[in-house]
Amino acid sequence: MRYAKGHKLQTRARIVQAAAREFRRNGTDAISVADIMEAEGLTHGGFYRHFKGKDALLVESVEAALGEIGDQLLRQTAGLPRPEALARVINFYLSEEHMLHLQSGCAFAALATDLARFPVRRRAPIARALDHYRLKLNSLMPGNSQAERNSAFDVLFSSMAGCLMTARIRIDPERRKEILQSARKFFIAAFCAPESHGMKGELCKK
Amino acid sequence: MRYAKGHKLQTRARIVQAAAREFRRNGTDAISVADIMEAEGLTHGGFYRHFKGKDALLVESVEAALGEIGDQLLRQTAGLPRPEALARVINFYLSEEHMLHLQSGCAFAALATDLARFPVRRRAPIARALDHYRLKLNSLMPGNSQAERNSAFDVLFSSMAGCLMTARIRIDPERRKEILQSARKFFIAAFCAPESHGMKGELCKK
DNA sequence: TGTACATCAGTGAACGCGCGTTCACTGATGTAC
DNA sequence: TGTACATCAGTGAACGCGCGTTCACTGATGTAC
Repeated sequence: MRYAKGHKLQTRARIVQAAAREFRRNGTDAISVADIMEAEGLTHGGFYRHFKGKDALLVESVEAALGEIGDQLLRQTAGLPRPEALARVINFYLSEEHMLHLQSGCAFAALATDLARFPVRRRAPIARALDHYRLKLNSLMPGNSQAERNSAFDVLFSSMAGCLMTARIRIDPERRKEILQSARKFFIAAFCAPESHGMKGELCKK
Repeated sequence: MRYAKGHKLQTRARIVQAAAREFRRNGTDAISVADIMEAEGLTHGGFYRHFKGKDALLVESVEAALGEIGDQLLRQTAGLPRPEALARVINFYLSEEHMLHLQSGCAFAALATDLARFPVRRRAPIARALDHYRLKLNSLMPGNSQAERNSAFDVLFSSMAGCLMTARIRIDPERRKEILQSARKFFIAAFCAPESHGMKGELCKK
């Protein structure tokens, strides 16, 4: 063969990485197959040796991106006890850095409304990737059972993503910071307070 | 003139309405100028008698959609005292009906990640429309000043939109309902409890 | 009142363009003999 | 060892297609005289 063993897999991985980056940065429609291949110094023709089509690449790249951001969040919590670990995750997720760097941030926060309109066949693997993301971070969440912690994850991470989007739509840097700060304060109070063990009505009850 | 007085303005309004509906349903890229005109029984050529281009229509239609959903939410609260009124808004925003009907729902929840990538010139009027939306609902929010209530709005509505997106990405109807229910419970507890006057650390503090 | 002309919302063919995808080809290497 | 052939990741021209936008045109009505 012309190329070293494993070369093809390596190229494929590079394409997925570039796609994950460019789709998050520019959206799924504004970036073309040729753009992605060019970003890795390749030409568009070779793309179909690796993937069935653009949609298949999009799914794979979202899976990869969600896996990566999950690991990145987990890495920040190494050794910390539960409430502090989650507070650190919240502070990172709602940081200015995350707001500004779409291309390396949470794929849900970058692409949610596009993903919601995918046909079911394409959405299924993405929903599964969200499950993995959730499982990875489950132990950080408040709650007395895995199901309770899953619910807490759904609400917390969906909500933080929404706040990140609002900050990204805003133009004035001060307004953007204010939104992030309000959200950080709110979610830390709601999910990291010592007494907040669960979320199903136990939070702030009576 | 060929057409009755006010006919042109009426046609323009119809185009904006159709655009608001179709953009929310299909996203900003999947729907064409010709699709929108056809939805109103018109042909694409006439479009440019009314609008500078597709982008200008998109901005106007998002403004119109945000205005409408704001009014719709307000209408539900007529005569109700503050915490109950907000609870009703939350229950509607996070309803299955809203989840299922992208085309008539909140434009932020339908288009957020697209809007966040708009160039500043296009994003500015949308950010202003979000401000109007916020002002309209300001009196429903907890807080001792307008600024506090604005912060509460930013966090609550961004978060609810995020939860709606997560429910929309999910495929299993039960999972979708669970997400909405968890979110309703959480936000009502956090924003409608009698003791929650503000949101800046006062919620659940100590 | 009648006639000629101006108006302008809407039509539909045409434009250039970029897209996703296909395909004949390249050329360095591995393999068979 | 040398030679002929197979392999296949990657190339780049070409395909059909739909898009946003332009523009010459239509035709019913208002207006000038």
